[in-house]
Amino acid sequence: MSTNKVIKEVEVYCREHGIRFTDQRRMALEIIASSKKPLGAYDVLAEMGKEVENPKPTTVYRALDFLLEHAFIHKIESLNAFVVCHAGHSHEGSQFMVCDDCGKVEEVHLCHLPKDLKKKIDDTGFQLTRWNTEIHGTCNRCQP
Amino acid sequence: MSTNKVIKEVEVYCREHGIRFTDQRRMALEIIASSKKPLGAYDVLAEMGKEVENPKPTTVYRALDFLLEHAFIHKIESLNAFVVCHAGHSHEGSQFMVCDDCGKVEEVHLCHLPKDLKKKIDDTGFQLTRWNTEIHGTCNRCQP
DNA sequence: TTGAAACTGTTACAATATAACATTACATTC
DNA sequence: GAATGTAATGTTATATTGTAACAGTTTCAA
Ligand SMILES: [Zn+2]
Ligand SMILES: [Zn+2]
Ligand SMILES: [Zn+2]
Ligand SMILES: [Zn+2]
Repeated sequence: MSTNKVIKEVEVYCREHGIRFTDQRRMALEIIASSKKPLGAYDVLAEMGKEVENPKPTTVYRALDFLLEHAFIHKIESLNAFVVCHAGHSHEGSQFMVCDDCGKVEEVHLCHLPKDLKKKIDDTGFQLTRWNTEIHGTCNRCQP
Repeated sequence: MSTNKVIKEVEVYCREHGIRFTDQRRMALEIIASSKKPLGAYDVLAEMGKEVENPKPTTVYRALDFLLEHAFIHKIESLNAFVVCHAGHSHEGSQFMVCDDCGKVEEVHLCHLPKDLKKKIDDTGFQLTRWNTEIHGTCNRCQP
């Protein structure tokens, strides 16, 4: 999905939900959405630095927190890096295939927790709020 | 499983596989295995400091790398913290239930990737090396 | 129009992790 | 058992990632 399309959709979503989509937030989202690979917070910071004077980590992390909270982006925990959401709707679970060769990440997106996991969780009385699966390996483009 | 039992098993495993289970590695494993909650690298460092003079981060991270490599411990990526493996055998995938209230983590352990994920991965030709699921929420002891 | 809440600016710092290079211990082979 | 190569450790410094705290500003609605 094109960066413009992502921005447009988030714009609409925010307007409809009375959420403020400020310049900093838009800028951070644009940067992440235009990247082919996950970006670290300080990568985003560096990119921001090309458009505004000397931005600070706090600024970036605040924008990231906002974007995460509304699930416009996700954090790849094993990389400390961020990607734009490609599922098109808010979801409590995220799944990613991470290529350790080229560094690209693809969001898989299952709407529901797999049955066998769900069962184990229900059995223990655990109350789920969110879940995340990160699958590492080699993408098909990077194989011999 | 008791700390002693874990240590004994790893000892045997290492002897049988010609792997060196040195004092530092043993100490790090003991510290992690005796903890009720996941420990950060610097928590381990602090504990080590009670037994040896002024250990350094490098020392801890080396021990952790070793223990991770042989899957005696796992890293909870969303917490930057480490737990002892409770599955009893090496495995390419790990699953955890993380209680955001009390901080305790339980290893679920499915031997295989859930079918629906497996299918998506196979469809794209992705070659898996390892996978990790972290489920956040509230454990049954922490619920009202 | 004013008061509360959300957002931003700024400074400083905390927490997590690695690089680089010197030294020591260990196992293997001659 | 000396020579040798590899694995493990010691040491110093630094890189990377993420927050705390508090002051100032904007927004929106009562
Ligand atoms: Zn998503
Ligand atoms: Zn690849
Ligand atoms: Zn395990
Ligand atoms: Zn709990």
